[in-house]
Amino acid sequence: MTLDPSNSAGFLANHMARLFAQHLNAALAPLGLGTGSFPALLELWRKDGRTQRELAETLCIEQATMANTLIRMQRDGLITRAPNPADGRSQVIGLTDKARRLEAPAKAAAGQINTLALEGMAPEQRADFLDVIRGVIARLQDAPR
Amino acid sequence: MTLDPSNSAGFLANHMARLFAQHLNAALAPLGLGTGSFPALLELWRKDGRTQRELAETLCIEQATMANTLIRMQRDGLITRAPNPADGRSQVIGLTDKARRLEAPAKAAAGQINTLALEGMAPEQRADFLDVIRGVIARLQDAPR
DNA sequence: TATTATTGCATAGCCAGCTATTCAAGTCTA
DNA sequence: TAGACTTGAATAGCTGGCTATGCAATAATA
Repeated sequence: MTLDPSNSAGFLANHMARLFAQHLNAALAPLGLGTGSFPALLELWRKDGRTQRELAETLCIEQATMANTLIRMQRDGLITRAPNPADGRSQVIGLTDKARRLEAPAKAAAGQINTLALEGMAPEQRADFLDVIRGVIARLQDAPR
Repeated sequence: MTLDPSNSAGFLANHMARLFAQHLNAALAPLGLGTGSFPALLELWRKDGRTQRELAETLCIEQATMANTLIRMQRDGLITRAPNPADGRSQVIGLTDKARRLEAPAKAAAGQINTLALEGMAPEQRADFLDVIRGVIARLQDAPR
Protein backbone atom coordinates (compact mmCIF):
# COMPACT_ATOMS: atom_id res chain seq x y z
CA MET A 1 0.00 0.00 0.00
CA THR A 2 2.13 2.85 -1.27
CA LEU A 3 0.07 5.94 -2.26
CA ASP A 4 2.67 8.59 -1.71
CA PRO A 5 1.45 12.15 -2.12
CA SER A 6 3.78 13.06 -4.95
CA ASN A 7 2.27 10.31 -7.05
CA SER A 8 -1.39 10.78 -6.24
CA ALA A 9 -3.63 12.56 -8.73
CA GLY A 10 -5.68 14.07 -5.94
CA PHE A 11 -2.72 15.45 -4.07
CA LEU A 12 -1.16 16.86 -7.23
CA ALA A 13 -4.44 18.42 -8.29
CA ASN A 14 -4.79 20.08 -4.92
CA HIS A 15 -1.24 21.34 -4.97
CA MET A 16 -1.55 22.73 -8.48
CA ALA A 17 -4.81 24.47 -7.64
CA ARG A 18 -3.31 26.05 -4.52
CA LEU A 19 -0.41 27.40 -6.53
CA PHE A 20 -2.77 28.81 -9.15
CA ALA A 21 -4.77 30.46 -6.39
CA GLN A 22 -1.69 31.95 -4.76
CA HIS A 23 -0.52 33.47 -8.03
CA LEU A 24 -3.97 34.73 -8.91
CA ASN A 25 -4.39 36.22 -5.48
CA ALA A 26 -1.11 38.05 -5.73
CA ALA A 27 -1.95 39.30 -9.21
CA LEU A 28 -5.46 40.45 -8.29
CA ALA A 29 -4.71 41.93 -4.89
CA PRO A 30 -3.49 45.26 -6.32
CA LEU A 31 -6.85 45.53 -8.07
CA GLY A 32 -8.73 44.82 -4.87
CA LEU A 33 -9.98 41.47 -6.13
CA GLY A 34 -9.68 37.93 -4.80
CA THR A 35 -9.88 34.46 -6.23
CA GLY A 36 -13.51 34.12 -5.22
CA SER A 37 -14.86 37.22 -6.88
CA PHE A 38 -12.90 36.75 -10.09
CA PRO A 39 -14.88 33.86 -11.60
CA ALA A 40 -18.12 35.61 -10.67
CA LEU A 41 -16.87 38.73 -12.40
CA LEU A 42 -15.93 36.74 -15.50
CA GLU A 43 -19.55 35.68 -15.79
CA LEU A 44 -20.95 39.10 -15.03
CA TRP A 45 -18.61 40.78 -17.50
CA ARG A 46 -19.92 38.42 -20.11
CA LYS A 47 -23.49 39.33 -19.26
CA ASP A 48 -24.66 40.99 -16.10
CA GLY A 49 -28.11 41.25 -14.60
CA ARG A 50 -28.05 37.63 -13.56
CA THR A 51 -29.27 35.94 -10.46
CA GLN A 52 -27.31 34.34 -7.66
CA ARG A 53 -28.49 30.88 -8.56
CA GLU A 54 -27.51 31.31 -12.20
CA LEU A 55 -24.01 32.37 -11.21
CA ALA A 56 -23.57 29.52 -8.76
CA GLU A 57 -24.77 27.05 -11.33
CA THR A 58 -22.62 28.10 -14.22
CA LEU A 59 -19.56 28.31 -11.98
CA CYS A 60 -20.24 24.98 -10.26
CA ILE A 61 -20.18 26.61 -6.85
CA GLU A 62 -22.61 25.89 -4.04
CA GLN A 63 -25.31 28.45 -3.48
CA ALA A 64 -24.13 29.28 0.02
CA THR A 65 -20.61 29.90 -1.23
CA MET A 66 -21.91 32.22 -3.94
CA ALA A 67 -24.04 34.08 -1.41
CA ASN A 68 -21.01 34.80 0.75
CA THR A 69 -18.90 35.81 -2.22
CA LEU A 70 -21.60 38.24 -3.35
CA ILE A 71 -21.75 39.75 0.14
CA ARG A 72 -18.01 40.48 -0.05
CA MET A 73 -18.33 41.79 -3.58
CA GLN A 74 -21.07 44.16 -2.54
CA ARG A 75 -19.05 45.28 0.46
CA ASP A 76 -16.16 46.01 -1.92
CA GLY A 77 -18.34 48.02 -4.27
CA LEU A 78 -18.23 45.59 -7.17
CA ILE A 79 -21.90 44.72 -7.54
CA THR A 80 -25.36 46.11 -6.96
CA ARG A 81 -28.55 44.19 -6.30
CA ALA A 82 -31.95 45.08 -7.66
CA PRO A 83 -35.27 43.39 -7.03
CA ASN A 84 -36.17 40.86 -9.68
CA PRO A 85 -39.49 41.87 -11.25
CA ALA A 86 -40.00 38.31 -12.46
CA ASP A 87 -39.49 36.64 -9.08
CA GLY A 88 -39.79 38.21 -5.67
CA ARG A 89 -37.39 35.75 -4.08
CA SER A 90 -34.36 36.60 -6.13
CA GLN A 91 -32.40 39.69 -7.00
CA VAL A 92 -30.68 40.81 -10.14
CA ILE A 93 -26.94 41.27 -9.77
CA GLY A 94 -25.42 44.21 -11.62
CA LEU A 95 -21.87 45.44 -12.02
CA THR A 96 -20.70 48.78 -10.75
CA ASP A 97 -18.57 51.05 -12.92
CA LYS A 98 -15.66 50.18 -10.71
CA ALA A 99 -16.09 46.51 -11.55
CA ARG A 100 -16.40 47.27 -15.25
CA ARG A 101 -13.18 49.21 -15.24
CA LEU A 102 -11.37 46.21 -13.75
CA GLU A 103 -12.23 43.87 -16.60
CA ALA A 104 -9.21 44.48 -18.81
CA PRO A 105 -6.49 44.55 -16.15
CA ALA A 106 -7.90 41.58 -14.25
CA LYS A 107 -8.22 39.44 -17.35
CA ALA A 108 -4.72 40.38 -18.39
CA ALA A 109 -3.34 39.40 -14.98
CA ALA A 110 -5.14 36.07 -14.98
CA GLY A 111 -4.11 35.36 -18.55
CA GLN A 112 -0.46 35.79 -17.65
CA ILE A 113 -0.73 33.15 -14.95
CA ASN A 114 -2.28 30.63 -17.31
CA THR A 115 0.47 31.40 -19.78
CA LEU A 116 3.17 30.92 -17.18
CA ALA A 117 1.63 27.67 -16.00
CA LEU A 118 1.57 26.15 -19.47
CA GLU A 119 4.83 27.66 -20.63
CA GLY A 120 6.87 25.53 -22.96
CA MET A 121 3.97 23.32 -23.95
CA ALA A 122 2.90 23.02 -27.57
CA PRO A 123 -0.62 24.25 -28.35
CA GLU A 124 -1.97 20.73 -28.77
CA GLN A 125 -0.32 19.59 -25.59
CA ARG A 126 -2.14 22.37 -23.79
CA ALA A 127 -5.42 21.46 -25.40
CA ASP A 128 -4.89 17.81 -24.52
CA PHE A 129 -4.07 18.68 -20.95
CA LEU A 130 -7.23 20.73 -20.51
CA ASP A 131 -9.23 17.96 -22.14
CA VAL A 132 -7.90 15.40 -19.69
CA ILE A 133 -8.80 17.69 -16.81
CA ARG A 134 -12.29 18.09 -18.25
CA GLY A 135 -12.55 14.32 -18.40
CA VAL A 136 -11.56 13.97 -14.75
CA ILE A 137 -14.08 16.65 -13.83
CA ALA A 138 -16.79 14.85 -15.75
CA ARG A 139 -16.09 11.53 -14.05
CA LEU A 140 -15.95 13.03 -10.58
CA GLN A 141 -19.06 15.07 -11.21
CA ASP A 142 -21.06 12.12 -12.41
CA ALA A 143 -20.03 9.77 -9.64
CA PRO A 144 -22.03 9.93 -6.42
CA ARG A 145 -20.24 11.88 -3.74
CA MET B 1 -10.52 39.37 -24.58
CA THR B 2 -12.13 35.97 -24.13
CA LEU B 3 -10.84 33.93 -21.15
CA ASP B 4 -13.94 32.00 -20.36
CA PRO B 5 -13.76 29.84 -17.25
CA SER B 6 -14.33 26.54 -18.98
CA ASN B 7 -11.21 27.12 -21.04
CA SER B 8 -8.89 28.46 -18.38
CA ALA B 9 -6.27 26.17 -16.87
CA GLY B 10 -6.59 27.89 -13.51
CA PHE B 11 -10.33 27.56 -13.35
CA LEU B 12 -10.27 23.93 -14.43
CA ALA B 13 -7.52 23.13 -11.94
CA ASN B 14 -9.56 24.68 -9.18
CA HIS B 15 -12.71 22.86 -10.19
CA MET B 16 -10.94 19.50 -10.41
CA ALA B 17 -9.31 19.99 -7.02
CA ARG B 18 -12.63 20.87 -5.41
CA LEU B 19 -14.22 17.74 -6.79
CA PHE B 20 -11.33 15.61 -5.55
CA ALA B 21 -11.71 17.21 -2.13
CA GLN B 22 -15.45 16.61 -2.04
CA HIS B 23 -15.04 12.94 -2.88
CA LEU B 24 -12.17 12.50 -0.46
CA ASN B 25 -14.13 14.23 2.26
CA ALA B 26 -17.12 11.99 1.74
CA ALA B 27 -14.93 8.90 1.72
CA LEU B 28 -12.97 9.88 4.83
CA ALA B 29 -15.83 11.27 6.89
CA PRO B 30 -16.97 7.83 8.11
CA LEU B 31 -13.43 7.33 9.42
CA GLY B 32 -13.49 10.67 11.20
CA LEU B 33 -10.85 12.14 8.90
CA GLY B 34 -10.81 15.20 6.67
CA THR B 35 -8.90 16.34 3.63
CA GLY B 36 -6.47 18.33 5.75
CA SER B 37 -5.40 15.59 8.10
CA PHE B 38 -5.07 12.95 5.40
CA PRO B 39 -1.87 14.17 3.74
CA ALA B 40 -0.31 14.70 7.15
CA LEU B 41 -1.24 11.15 8.08
CA LEU B 42 0.25 9.82 4.86
CA GLU B 43 3.58 11.28 5.91
CA LEU B 44 3.29 10.14 9.50
CA TRP B 45 2.31 6.63 8.50
CA ARG B 46 5.43 6.53 6.40
CA LYS B 47 7.55 7.61 9.37
CA ASP B 48 6.27 9.26 12.50
CA GLY B 49 8.12 11.19 15.15
CA ARG B 50 8.54 14.15 12.85
CA THR B 51 8.33 17.81 13.53
CA GLN B 52 5.71 20.29 12.43
CA ARG B 53 8.11 22.09 10.16
CA GLU B 54 9.18 18.86 8.47
CA LEU B 55 5.57 17.94 7.76
CA ALA B 56 4.72 21.37 6.41
CA GLU B 57 7.77 21.35 4.19
CA THR B 58 7.32 17.95 2.63
CA LEU B 59 3.62 18.61 2.04
CA CYS B 60 4.18 22.11 0.63
CA ILE B 61 1.82 23.61 3.18
CA GLU B 62 2.42 26.82 5.09
CA GLN B 63 3.56 26.42 8.68
CA ALA B 64 0.49 28.16 10.07
CA THR B 65 -1.81 25.86 8.11
CA MET B 66 0.03 22.83 9.42
CA ALA B 67 -0.20 24.16 12.97
CA ASN B 68 -3.97 24.46 12.72
CA THR B 69 -4.31 21.04 11.13
CA LEU B 70 -2.26 19.49 13.92
CA ILE B 71 -4.46 21.18 16.52
CA ARG B 72 -7.53 19.53 14.97
CA MET B 73 -5.73 16.20 14.68
CA GLN B 74 -4.79 16.32 18.33
CA ARG B 75 -8.33 17.27 19.26
CA ASP B 76 -9.54 14.25 17.29
CA GLY B 77 -7.13 11.90 19.01
CA LEU B 78 -4.95 11.21 15.99
CA ILE B 79 -1.60 12.52 17.19
CA THR B 80 0.42 13.09 20.32
CA ARG B 81 3.13 15.67 20.89
CA ALA B 82 6.29 15.06 22.87
CA PRO B 83 9.05 17.52 23.66
CA ASN B 84 11.93 17.36 21.24
CA PRO B 85 15.13 16.54 23.14
CA ALA B 86 17.21 17.94 20.31
CA ASP B 87 15.47 21.33 20.14
CA GLY B 88 13.43 22.99 22.85
CA ARG B 89 11.35 24.96 20.38
CA SER B 90 9.80 22.07 18.55
CA GLN B 91 7.84 18.97 19.40
CA VAL B 92 7.86 15.49 18.03
CA ILE B 93 4.57 14.41 16.49
CA GLY B 94 3.53 10.82 17.08
CA LEU B 95 0.60 8.77 15.90
CA THR B 96 -1.97 7.32 18.24
CA ASP B 97 -3.13 3.73 17.91
CA LYS B 98 -6.38 5.05 16.55
CA ALA B 99 -4.53 6.81 13.74
CA ARG B 100 -2.50 3.70 12.99
CA ARG B 101 -5.61 1.60 12.69
CA LEU B 102 -6.98 4.01 10.08
CA GLU B 103 -4.10 3.59 7.67
CA ALA B 104 -5.46 0.74 5.58
CA PRO B 105 -9.08 1.88 5.22
CA ALA B 106 -8.13 5.50 4.57
CA LYS B 107 -5.60 4.62 1.92
CA ALA B 108 -8.07 2.28 0.29
CA ALA B 109 -10.73 4.99 0.20
CA ALA B 110 -8.35 7.55 -1.27
CA GLY B 111 -7.04 5.08 -3.81
CA GLN B 112 -10.52 4.45 -5.10
CA ILE B 113 -11.02 8.12 -5.80
CA ASN B 114 -7.81 8.36 -7.79
CA THR B 115 -8.86 5.29 -9.71
CA LEU B 116 -12.27 6.74 -10.47
CA ALA B 117 -10.78 10.04 -11.55
CA LEU B 118 -8.42 8.44 -14.06
CA GLU B 119 -10.81 5.73 -15.18
CA GLY B 120 -10.56 4.76 -18.81
CA MET B 121 -7.11 6.21 -19.27
CA ALA B 122 -4.22 4.04 -20.37
CA PRO B 123 -1.36 3.70 -17.89
CA GLU B 124 0.94 5.93 -19.91
CA GLN B 125 -1.77 8.51 -20.34
CA ARG B 126 -2.09 8.64 -16.58
CA ALA B 127 1.64 8.94 -16.13
CA ASP B 128 1.79 11.69 -18.75
CA PHE B 129 -1.04 13.55 -17.10
CA LEU B 130 0.65 13.50 -13.71
CA ASP B 131 3.89 14.58 -15.32
CA VAL B 132 2.24 17.58 -16.92
CA ILE B 133 0.75 18.55 -13.58
CA ARG B 134 4.17 18.22 -11.98
CA GLY B 135 5.53 20.51 -14.68
CA VAL B 136 2.87 23.12 -13.98
CA ILE B 137 3.60 22.87 -10.27
CA ALA B 138 7.30 23.32 -10.90
CA ARG B 139 6.76 26.41 -13.04
CA LEU B 140 4.35 28.01 -10.60
CA GLN B 141 6.57 27.17 -7.67
CA ASP B 142 9.65 28.67 -9.25
CA ALA B 143 8.00 31.87 -10.41
CA PRO B 144 7.78 34.70 -7.89
CA ARG B 145 4.37 34.97 -6.38
C1' DT C 1 30.16 36.74 26.25
C1' DA C 2 26.60 39.98 24.84
C1' DT C 3 24.15 41.12 21.04
C1' DT C 4 22.07 40.00 16.89
C1' DA C 5 20.14 36.98 13.69
C1' DT C 6 17.48 32.91 12.68
C1' DT C 7 14.24 29.44 13.37
C1' DG C 8 10.00 26.81 15.19
C1' DC C 9 5.44 27.54 16.74
C1' DA C 10 1.37 29.85 17.99
C1' DT C 11 -2.11 33.12 17.14
C1' DA C 12 -5.05 36.52 14.88
C1' DG C 13 -7.60 37.49 11.08
C1' DC C 14 -8.99 36.89 6.57
C1' DC C 15 -10.90 34.27 2.26
C1' DA C 16 -13.11 30.53 -0.11
C1' DG C 17 -15.17 26.37 0.10
C1' DC C 18 -18.61 22.94 2.07
C1' DT C 19 -23.12 21.03 4.51
C1' DA C 20 -27.29 21.80 6.97
C1' DT C 21 -30.99 24.61 8.20
C1' DT C 22 -34.44 28.13 7.86
C1' DC C 23 -37.51 31.31 5.67
C1' DA C 24 -40.13 33.50 2.31
C1' DA C 25 -41.92 33.50 -2.31
C1' DG C 26 -43.73 30.94 -6.01
C1' DT C 27 -46.13 26.54 -7.91
C1' DC C 28 -48.94 22.84 -8.08
C1' DT C 29 -52.76 20.07 -7.03
C1' DA C 30 -56.54 17.81 -4.51
C1' DT D 1 -58.75 28.08 -3.02
C1' DA D 2 -56.15 25.78 0.84
C1' DG D 3 -52.53 23.09 1.71
C1' DA D 4 -48.41 20.93 0.17
C1' DC D 5 -44.32 20.97 -2.50
C1' DT D 6 -40.44 23.49 -4.62
C1' DT D 7 -37.13 26.91 -5.10
C1' DG D 8 -34.04 31.24 -4.17
C1' DA D 9 -31.59 33.13 -0.76
C1' DA D 10 -29.69 33.84 3.90
C1' DT D 11 -27.36 32.18 7.84
C1' DA D 12 -24.76 29.25 11.11
C1' DG D 13 -20.90 26.63 11.67
C1' DC D 14 -17.18 23.97 10.15
C1' DT D 15 -12.61 22.96 7.36
C1' DG D 16 -8.58 24.18 5.09
C1' DG D 17 -5.92 27.52 2.99
C1' DC D 18 -3.28 32.01 3.23
C1' DT D 19 -0.47 36.27 5.26
C1' DA D 20 1.28 38.77 9.03
C1' DT D 21 2.84 39.05 13.75
C1' DG D 22 4.81 37.87 17.98
C1' DC D 23 7.53 35.08 21.07
C1' DA D 24 10.78 31.96 22.80
C1' DA D 25 14.66 29.04 21.90
C1' DT D 26 18.72 28.38 19.34
C1' DA D 27 22.75 29.80 16.50
C1' DA D 28 26.05 32.96 14.90
C1' DT D 29 29.05 36.77 15.44
C1' DA D 30 31.30 41.16 16.89
